[in-house]
Amino acid sequence: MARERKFTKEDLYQETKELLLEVGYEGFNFSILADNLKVSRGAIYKYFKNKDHLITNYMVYEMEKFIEHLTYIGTLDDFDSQFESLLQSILADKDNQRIREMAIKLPEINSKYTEENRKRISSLHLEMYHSLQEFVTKGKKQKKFPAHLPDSLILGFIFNTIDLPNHEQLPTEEWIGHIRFMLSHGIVIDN
Amino acid sequence: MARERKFTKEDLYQETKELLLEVGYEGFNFSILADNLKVSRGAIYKYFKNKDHLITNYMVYEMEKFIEHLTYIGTLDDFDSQFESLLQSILADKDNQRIREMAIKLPEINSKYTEENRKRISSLHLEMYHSLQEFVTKGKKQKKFPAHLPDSLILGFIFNTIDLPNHEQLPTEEWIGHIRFMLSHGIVIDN
DNA sequence: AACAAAAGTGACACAAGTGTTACTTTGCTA
DNA sequence: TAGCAAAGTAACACTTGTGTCACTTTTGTT
Repeated sequence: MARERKFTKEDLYQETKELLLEVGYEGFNFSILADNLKVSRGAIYKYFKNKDHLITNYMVYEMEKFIEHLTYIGTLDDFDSQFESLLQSILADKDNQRIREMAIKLPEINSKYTEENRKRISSLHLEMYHSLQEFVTKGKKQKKFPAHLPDSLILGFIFNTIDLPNHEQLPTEEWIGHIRFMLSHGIVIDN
Repeated sequence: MARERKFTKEDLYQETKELLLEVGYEGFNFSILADNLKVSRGAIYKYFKNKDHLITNYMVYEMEKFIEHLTYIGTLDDFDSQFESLLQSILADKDNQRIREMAIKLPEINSKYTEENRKRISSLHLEMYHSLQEFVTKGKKQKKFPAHLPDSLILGFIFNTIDLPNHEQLPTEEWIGHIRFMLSHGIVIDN
Protein backbone atom coordinates (compact mmCIF):
# COMPACT_ATOMS: atom_id res chain seq x y z
CA MET A 1 0.00 0.00 0.00
CA ALA A 2 2.82 2.38 0.85
CA ARG A 3 6.52 2.70 0.24
CA GLU A 4 9.10 1.35 2.65
CA ARG A 5 10.16 3.48 5.58
CA LYS A 6 13.75 4.67 5.76
CA PHE A 7 13.78 4.61 9.55
CA THR A 8 11.78 2.92 12.27
CA LYS A 9 10.48 4.46 15.46
CA GLU A 10 13.26 2.58 17.24
CA ASP A 11 15.88 4.21 14.99
CA LEU A 12 14.36 7.54 15.86
CA TYR A 13 14.39 6.83 19.59
CA GLN A 14 17.93 5.46 19.49
CA GLU A 15 19.23 8.56 17.72
CA THR A 16 17.22 10.84 20.00
CA LYS A 17 18.76 9.17 23.02
CA GLU A 18 22.30 9.57 21.72
CA LEU A 19 21.77 13.20 20.81
CA LEU A 20 20.11 14.03 24.13
CA LEU A 21 23.08 12.56 25.98
CA GLU A 22 25.51 14.34 23.69
CA VAL A 23 24.09 17.85 23.32
CA GLY A 24 21.39 18.03 26.00
CA TYR A 25 17.78 19.06 25.73
CA GLU A 26 18.39 22.61 24.53
CA GLY A 27 21.01 21.59 22.00
CA PHE A 28 18.78 18.95 20.44
CA ASN A 29 17.02 19.82 17.16
CA PHE A 30 15.40 18.21 14.12
CA SER A 31 18.21 19.22 11.76
CA ILE A 32 20.95 17.18 13.42
CA LEU A 33 18.49 14.38 14.09
CA ALA A 34 17.52 14.23 10.39
CA ASP A 35 21.19 14.38 9.37
CA ASN A 36 22.07 11.48 11.66
CA LEU A 37 19.17 9.44 10.28
CA LYS A 38 20.19 10.37 6.72
CA VAL A 39 16.72 11.61 5.97
CA SER A 40 15.15 15.01 5.32
CA ARG A 41 13.88 17.11 8.20
CA GLY A 42 10.39 17.14 6.79
CA ALA A 43 10.12 13.37 7.06
CA ILE A 44 10.34 13.49 10.85
CA TYR A 45 7.48 15.99 11.00
CA LYS A 46 5.33 13.25 9.49
CA TYR A 47 5.56 11.42 12.82
CA PHE A 48 6.09 14.08 15.43
CA LYS A 49 4.74 17.62 15.70
CA ASN A 50 7.97 19.07 17.07
CA LYS A 51 11.03 18.35 19.16
CA ASP A 52 9.19 18.40 22.48
CA HIS A 53 6.58 16.02 21.17
CA LEU A 54 9.28 13.58 20.06
CA ILE A 55 11.38 13.84 23.19
CA THR A 56 8.49 13.41 25.60
CA ASN A 57 7.25 10.45 23.58
CA TYR A 58 10.66 8.86 23.71
CA MET A 59 10.90 9.42 27.44
CA VAL A 60 7.56 7.76 28.05
CA TYR A 61 8.84 4.78 26.08
CA GLU A 62 12.06 4.68 28.08
CA MET A 63 10.33 4.94 31.43
CA GLU A 64 7.81 2.26 30.57
CA LYS A 65 10.62 -0.12 29.79
CA PHE A 66 12.22 0.60 33.16
CA ILE A 67 8.98 0.14 35.06
CA GLU A 68 8.49 -3.18 33.36
CA HIS A 69 11.89 -4.17 34.66
CA LEU A 70 11.07 -2.91 38.16
CA THR A 71 7.91 -4.96 38.09
CA TYR A 72 9.98 -8.00 37.25
CA ILE A 73 12.33 -7.23 40.13
CA GLY A 74 9.30 -6.97 42.39
CA THR A 75 8.43 -10.58 41.62
CA LEU A 76 11.76 -11.85 43.00
CA ASP A 77 10.93 -12.95 46.48
CA ASP A 78 13.99 -12.35 48.59
CA PHE A 79 15.37 -8.93 49.23
CA ASP A 80 18.98 -9.73 48.41
CA SER A 81 18.23 -10.85 44.86
CA GLN A 82 16.08 -7.76 44.42
CA PHE A 83 18.92 -5.52 45.49
CA GLU A 84 21.36 -7.42 43.33
CA SER A 85 19.09 -7.20 40.33
CA LEU A 86 18.56 -3.46 40.79
CA LEU A 87 22.28 -2.82 41.05
CA GLN A 88 22.98 -4.87 37.95
CA SER A 89 20.34 -3.20 35.82
CA ILE A 90 21.36 0.34 36.68
CA LEU A 91 25.07 -0.41 36.30
CA ALA A 92 24.34 -2.06 32.96
CA ASP A 93 22.72 1.02 31.53
CA LYS A 94 23.72 4.30 33.09
CA ASP A 95 22.67 6.18 29.96
CA ASN A 96 19.05 5.24 30.46
CA GLN A 97 19.31 6.41 34.04
CA ARG A 98 20.54 9.79 32.80
CA ILE A 99 17.61 9.99 30.38
CA ARG A 100 15.16 9.27 33.20
CA GLU A 101 16.76 12.02 35.25
CA MET A 102 16.29 14.42 32.35
CA ALA A 103 12.67 13.36 32.08
CA ILE A 104 12.04 14.25 35.70
CA LYS A 105 13.34 17.78 35.38
CA LEU A 106 11.97 18.48 31.92
CA PRO A 107 11.72 22.21 31.18
CA GLU A 108 8.24 23.73 31.16
CA ILE A 109 6.60 23.34 27.79
CA ASN A 110 3.10 24.62 27.21
CA SER A 111 2.01 22.85 24.11
CA LYS A 112 -1.12 20.92 23.35
CA TYR A 113 1.04 18.21 21.77
CA THR A 114 3.17 17.52 24.83
CA GLU A 115 0.66 17.99 27.62
CA GLU A 116 -0.50 14.39 27.49
CA ASN A 117 3.05 13.00 27.48
CA ARG A 118 4.05 15.24 30.35
CA LYS A 119 1.19 13.96 32.45
CA ARG A 120 2.13 10.42 31.58
CA ILE A 121 5.76 11.07 32.54
CA SER A 122 4.68 12.47 35.90
CA SER A 123 2.52 9.47 36.53
CA LEU A 124 5.23 7.03 35.45
CA HIS A 125 7.70 8.81 37.68
CA LEU A 126 5.35 8.36 40.61
CA GLU A 127 4.88 4.72 39.72
CA MET A 128 8.66 4.22 39.55
CA TYR A 129 9.06 5.88 42.90
CA HIS A 130 6.38 3.79 44.59
CA SER A 131 7.83 0.61 43.22
CA LEU A 132 11.26 1.54 44.53
CA GLN A 133 9.84 2.69 47.83
CA GLU A 134 8.27 -0.71 48.32
CA PHE A 135 11.69 -2.21 47.87
CA VAL A 136 13.15 0.15 50.49
CA THR A 137 10.34 -0.60 52.91
CA LYS A 138 11.02 -4.30 52.50
CA GLY A 139 14.70 -3.63 53.16
CA LYS A 140 13.94 -1.69 56.31
CA LYS A 141 11.58 -4.40 57.59
CA GLN A 142 14.29 -6.98 57.10
CA LYS A 143 16.74 -4.68 58.84
CA LYS A 144 18.93 -4.31 55.78
CA PHE A 145 18.51 -0.55 55.63
CA PRO A 146 18.64 1.88 58.57
CA ALA A 147 15.06 2.66 59.56
CA HIS A 148 15.84 6.24 60.55
CA LEU A 149 16.80 7.36 57.02
CA PRO A 150 14.00 8.71 54.78
CA ASP A 151 13.15 6.41 51.86
CA SER A 152 13.82 9.11 49.29
CA LEU A 153 17.28 9.64 50.69
CA ILE A 154 18.15 5.95 50.60
CA LEU A 155 17.00 5.76 47.00
CA GLY A 156 18.84 8.92 46.00
CA PHE A 157 21.97 7.61 47.66
CA ILE A 158 21.81 4.28 45.85
CA PHE A 159 21.19 5.80 42.43
CA ASN A 160 23.80 8.49 42.88
CA THR A 161 26.48 6.11 44.03
CA ILE A 162 25.85 3.64 41.24
CA ASP A 163 26.07 6.48 38.76
CA LEU A 164 29.56 7.57 39.80
CA PRO A 165 31.69 7.88 36.67
CA ASN A 166 34.47 5.34 36.24
CA HIS A 167 37.01 7.90 35.09
CA GLU A 168 40.01 5.73 35.85
CA GLN A 169 38.58 2.95 33.67
CA LEU A 170 38.88 0.31 36.36
CA PRO A 171 37.88 -3.21 35.29
CA THR A 172 34.13 -3.67 35.73
CA GLU A 173 34.41 -6.32 38.42
CA GLU A 174 36.72 -4.22 40.56
CA TRP A 175 34.56 -1.18 39.98
CA ILE A 176 31.38 -2.93 41.05
CA GLY A 177 33.18 -4.23 44.11
CA HIS A 178 34.09 -0.69 45.16
CA ILE A 179 30.58 0.64 44.53
CA ARG A 180 29.14 -2.18 46.57
CA PHE A 181 31.60 -1.50 49.36
CA MET A 182 30.74 2.20 49.55
CA LEU A 183 27.01 1.54 49.43
CA SER A 184 27.39 -0.93 52.27
CA HIS A 185 29.92 0.74 54.53
CA GLY A 186 30.41 4.32 53.44
CA ILE A 187 33.96 5.59 53.45
CA VAL A 188 34.72 6.72 56.95
CA ILE A 189 36.48 4.25 59.20
CA ASP A 190 35.28 4.31 62.82
CA ASN A 191 37.79 4.23 65.60
CA MET B 1 36.24 60.40 32.32
CA ALA B 2 33.42 58.10 31.33
CA ARG B 3 29.78 57.63 32.16
CA GLU B 4 28.61 55.36 34.96
CA ARG B 5 28.21 51.66 34.25
CA LYS B 6 24.75 50.14 34.50
CA PHE B 7 26.11 46.78 35.62
CA THR B 8 29.30 45.49 37.19
CA LYS B 9 31.23 42.39 36.24
CA GLU B 10 29.82 40.81 39.39
CA ASP B 11 26.25 41.55 38.22
CA LEU B 12 27.13 39.90 34.95
CA TYR B 13 28.61 36.84 36.64
CA GLN B 14 25.71 36.54 39.06
CA GLU B 15 23.16 36.62 36.26
CA THR B 16 25.24 34.25 34.15
CA LYS B 17 25.32 31.79 37.02
CA GLU B 18 21.56 31.91 37.54
CA LEU B 19 20.85 31.50 33.85
CA LEU B 20 23.32 28.64 33.45
CA LEU B 21 21.64 26.79 36.30
CA GLU B 22 18.21 27.55 34.92
CA VAL B 23 18.52 26.93 31.19
CA GLY B 24 21.88 25.17 30.83
CA TYR B 25 24.79 25.91 28.57
CA GLU B 26 22.94 25.48 25.28
CA GLY B 27 19.92 27.49 26.43
CA PHE B 28 22.03 30.42 27.55
CA ASN B 29 22.27 33.45 25.25
CA PHE B 30 23.01 37.18 25.28
CA SER B 31 19.39 38.20 24.70
CA ILE B 32 17.99 36.79 27.93
CA LEU B 33 21.12 37.87 29.77
CA ALA B 34 20.71 41.46 28.55
CA ASP B 35 16.99 41.40 29.42
CA ASN B 36 17.72 40.20 32.95
CA LEU B 37 20.33 42.93 33.40
CA LYS B 38 17.90 45.51 31.94
CA VAL B 39 20.48 46.59 29.42
CA SER B 40 20.83 46.31 25.66
CA ARG B 41 22.50 43.28 24.12
CA GLY B 42 25.15 45.39 22.48
CA ALA B 43 26.40 46.64 25.85
CA ILE B 44 27.53 43.16 26.84
CA TYR B 45 29.58 42.84 23.64
CA LYS B 46 31.62 45.76 24.96
CA TYR B 47 33.05 43.41 27.58
CA PHE B 48 32.87 39.92 26.09
CA LYS B 49 33.33 38.73 22.54
CA ASN B 50 30.56 36.13 22.74
CA LYS B 51 28.72 33.75 25.03
CA ASP B 52 31.56 31.24 25.26
CA HIS B 53 34.01 33.95 26.14
CA LEU B 54 31.77 35.18 28.93
CA ILE B 55 30.93 31.74 30.31
CA THR B 56 34.49 30.47 30.34
CA ASN B 57 35.61 33.70 32.00
CA TYR B 58 32.96 33.32 34.65
CA MET B 59 33.93 29.71 35.26
CA VAL B 60 37.56 30.63 35.76
CA TYR B 61 36.43 33.18 38.33
CA GLU B 62 34.23 30.62 40.10
CA MET B 63 36.93 27.96 40.18
CA GLU B 64 39.56 30.36 41.44
CA LYS B 65 37.31 31.25 44.36
CA PHE B 66 36.90 27.57 45.20
CA ILE B 67 40.61 26.84 45.00
CA GLU B 68 41.24 29.74 47.33
CA HIS B 69 38.87 28.09 49.76
CA LEU B 70 40.54 24.69 49.32
CA THR B 71 43.86 26.32 50.05
CA TYR B 72 42.42 27.70 53.24
CA ILE B 73 41.14 24.24 54.18
CA GLY B 74 44.62 22.89 53.51
CA THR B 75 45.99 25.15 56.23
CA LEU B 76 43.81 23.55 58.90
CA ASP B 77 46.04 21.06 60.57
CA ASP B 78 43.89 18.19 61.69
CA PHE B 79 42.05 15.99 59.28
CA ASP B 80 38.69 16.14 61.03
CA SER B 81 38.39 19.91 60.77
CA GLN B 82 39.41 19.70 57.14
CA PHE B 83 36.68 17.18 56.44
CA GLU B 84 34.19 19.23 58.39
CA SER B 85 35.10 22.39 56.55
CA LEU B 86 34.85 20.71 53.16
CA LEU B 87 31.41 19.31 53.98
CA GLN B 88 30.19 22.68 55.18
CA SER B 89 31.40 24.62 52.19
CA ILE B 90 29.92 22.27 49.62
CA LEU B 91 26.63 21.97 51.48
CA ALA B 92 26.51 25.74 51.75
CA ASP B 93 26.70 26.27 48.03
CA LYS B 94 25.58 23.38 45.90
CA ASP B 95 24.96 25.75 42.99
CA ASN B 96 28.64 26.56 42.71
CA GLN B 97 29.38 22.86 42.74
CA ARG B 98 27.03 22.39 39.80
CA ILE B 99 28.77 25.20 37.92
CA ARG B 100 32.14 23.58 38.49
CA GLU B 101 30.77 20.31 37.16
CA MET B 102 29.58 22.13 34.05
CA ALA B 103 33.01 23.67 33.66
CA ILE B 104 34.65 20.26 33.63
CA LYS B 105 32.48 18.90 30.84
CA LEU B 106 32.33 22.07 28.78
CA PRO B 107 31.41 21.41 25.15
CA GLU B 108 34.19 21.74 22.57
CA ILE B 109 34.58 25.31 21.40
CA ASN B 110 37.22 26.22 18.88
CA SER B 111 37.50 29.93 19.21
CA LYS B 112 40.52 32.12 19.66
CA TYR B 113 38.68 34.01 22.38
CA THR B 114 38.01 31.00 24.59
CA GLU B 115 41.14 28.95 24.07
CA GLU B 116 43.01 30.68 26.85
CA ASN B 117 40.17 30.31 29.32
CA ARG B 118 39.71 26.66 28.45
CA LYS B 119 43.36 25.98 29.18
CA ARG B 120 43.05 27.84 32.44
CA ILE B 121 39.96 25.83 33.40
CA SER B 122 41.78 22.57 32.71
CA SER B 123 44.68 23.66 34.79
CA LEU B 124 42.45 24.87 37.63
CA HIS B 125 40.59 21.59 37.51
CA LEU B 126 43.83 19.72 37.92
CA GLU B 127 44.81 22.01 40.75
CA MET B 128 41.47 21.38 42.47
CA TYR B 129 41.88 17.68 42.04
CA HIS B 130 45.39 17.61 43.45
CA SER B 131 44.38 19.67 46.43
CA LEU B 132 41.53 17.30 47.16
CA GLN B 133 43.69 14.27 46.55
CA GLU B 134 46.11 15.48 49.16
CA PHE B 135 43.24 15.61 51.58
CA VAL B 136 42.26 12.02 50.72
CA THR B 137 45.83 10.84 51.09
CA LYS B 138 45.98 12.43 54.51
CA GLY B 139 42.72 10.67 55.39
CA LYS B 140 44.05 7.32 54.26
CA LYS B 141 47.30 7.78 56.20
CA GLN B 142 45.30 8.53 59.33
CA LYS B 143 43.16 5.49 58.64
CA LYS B 144 40.00 7.55 58.20
CA PHE B 145 39.41 6.36 54.64
CA PRO B 146 39.75 2.79 53.35
CA ALA B 147 43.13 2.50 51.66
CA HIS B 148 41.90 0.07 49.03
CA LEU B 149 39.51 2.57 47.37
CA PRO B 150 40.91 4.76 44.56
CA ASP B 151 41.20 8.43 45.50
CA SER B 152 39.01 9.55 42.62
CA LEU B 153 36.26 7.25 43.76
CA ILE B 154 36.36 8.50 47.33
CA LEU B 155 36.18 12.08 46.10
CA GLY B 156 33.37 11.33 43.65
CA PHE B 157 31.47 9.56 46.38
CA ILE B 158 31.80 12.47 48.80
CA PHE B 159 30.78 15.12 46.27
CA ASN B 160 27.91 13.05 44.92
CA THR B 161 26.50 12.26 48.32
CA ILE B 162 26.69 15.82 49.53
CA ASP B 163 24.90 16.93 46.39
CA LEU B 164 21.86 14.71 46.92
CA PRO B 165 18.76 16.88 46.53
CA ASN B 166 16.74 17.52 49.67
CA HIS B 167 13.40 16.94 47.97
CA GLU B 168 11.50 16.35 51.17
CA GLN B 169 12.68 19.69 52.53
CA LEU B 170 14.01 18.21 55.75
CA PRO B 171 15.40 20.74 58.24
CA THR B 172 19.05 21.45 57.46
CA GLU B 173 20.40 19.97 60.67
CA GLU B 174 18.57 16.70 60.21
CA TRP B 175 19.57 16.61 56.56
CA ILE B 176 23.24 17.09 57.30
CA GLY B 177 23.02 14.40 59.96
CA HIS B 178 21.71 11.91 57.41
CA ILE B 179 24.32 12.83 54.81
CA ARG B 180 27.05 12.42 57.39
CA PHE B 181 25.64 9.07 58.42
CA MET B 182 25.57 7.73 54.88
CA LEU B 183 29.05 9.01 54.12
CA SER B 184 30.33 7.30 57.23
CA HIS B 185 28.44 4.03 57.26
CA GLY B 186 26.71 3.55 53.92
CA ILE B 187 23.20 2.17 54.06
CA VAL B 188 23.49 -1.57 54.28
CA ILE B 189 23.30 -3.08 57.75
CA ASP B 190 25.66 -6.00 58.28
CA ASN B 191 24.38 -9.07 59.99
C1' DA C 1 -1.37 0.03 -16.67
C1' DA C 2 -3.80 3.06 -13.59
C1' DC C 3 -4.51 4.30 -9.04
C1' DA C 4 -4.26 5.04 -4.17
C1' DA C 5 -1.79 5.74 -0.08
C1' DA C 6 1.90 6.40 2.68
C1' DA C 7 6.92 8.00 2.71
C1' DG C 8 10.01 11.31 1.70
C1' DT C 9 11.83 15.92 -0.33
C1' DG C 10 12.87 20.75 -0.83
C1' DA C 11 11.50 25.30 -0.85
C1' DC C 12 9.22 29.01 1.52
C1' DA C 13 8.09 32.16 5.18
C1' DC C 14 8.94 33.09 9.59
C1' DA C 15 11.31 33.32 14.26
C1' DA C 16 15.31 33.61 17.10
C1' DG C 17 20.19 34.21 17.98
C1' DT C 18 24.80 36.46 16.48
C1' DG C 19 28.12 40.07 15.72
C1' DT C 20 29.06 44.66 14.05
C1' DT C 21 28.66 49.47 13.61
C1' DA C 22 27.24 54.17 13.47
C1' DC C 23 25.18 56.75 16.60
C1' DT C 24 23.67 58.94 21.25
C1' DT C 25 24.27 59.63 26.23
C1' DT C 26 26.75 60.72 30.29
C1' DG C 27 30.22 62.50 33.24
C1' DC C 28 34.71 64.14 34.00
C1' DT C 29 38.36 67.64 33.14
C1' DA C 30 41.07 71.17 30.97
C1' DT D 1 31.54 75.23 28.63
C1' DA D 2 33.83 72.52 25.09
C1' DG D 3 35.24 68.27 24.25
C1' DC D 4 36.82 63.63 25.13
C1' DA D 5 36.19 58.93 26.25
C1' DA D 6 33.81 55.26 27.94
C1' DA D 7 29.00 53.34 28.25
C1' DG D 8 25.05 52.24 26.11
C1' DT D 9 21.57 51.86 22.10
C1' DA D 10 19.34 50.37 17.97
C1' DA D 11 19.36 48.94 13.51
C1' DC D 12 21.40 45.98 9.98
C1' DA D 13 22.94 41.85 7.80
C1' DC D 14 23.60 37.32 8.57
C1' DT D 15 22.97 32.52 10.38
C1' DT D 16 20.38 28.88 12.36
C1' DG D 17 16.20 26.64 13.68
C1' DT D 18 10.94 25.98 12.94
C1' DG D 19 6.76 24.48 10.77
C1' DT D 20 4.20 23.87 6.56
C1' DC D 21 2.99 22.54 2.05
C1' DA D 22 2.99 21.30 -2.68
C1' DC D 23 5.31 18.06 -4.89
C1' DT D 24 7.72 13.50 -6.11
C1' DT D 25 8.78 8.60 -5.11
C1' DT D 26 7.73 4.01 -4.02
C1' DT D 27 4.88 0.10 -3.53
C1' DG D 28 0.74 -2.73 -3.28
C1' DT D 29 -3.98 -3.25 -5.25
C1' DT D 30 -7.49 -3.44 -8.78
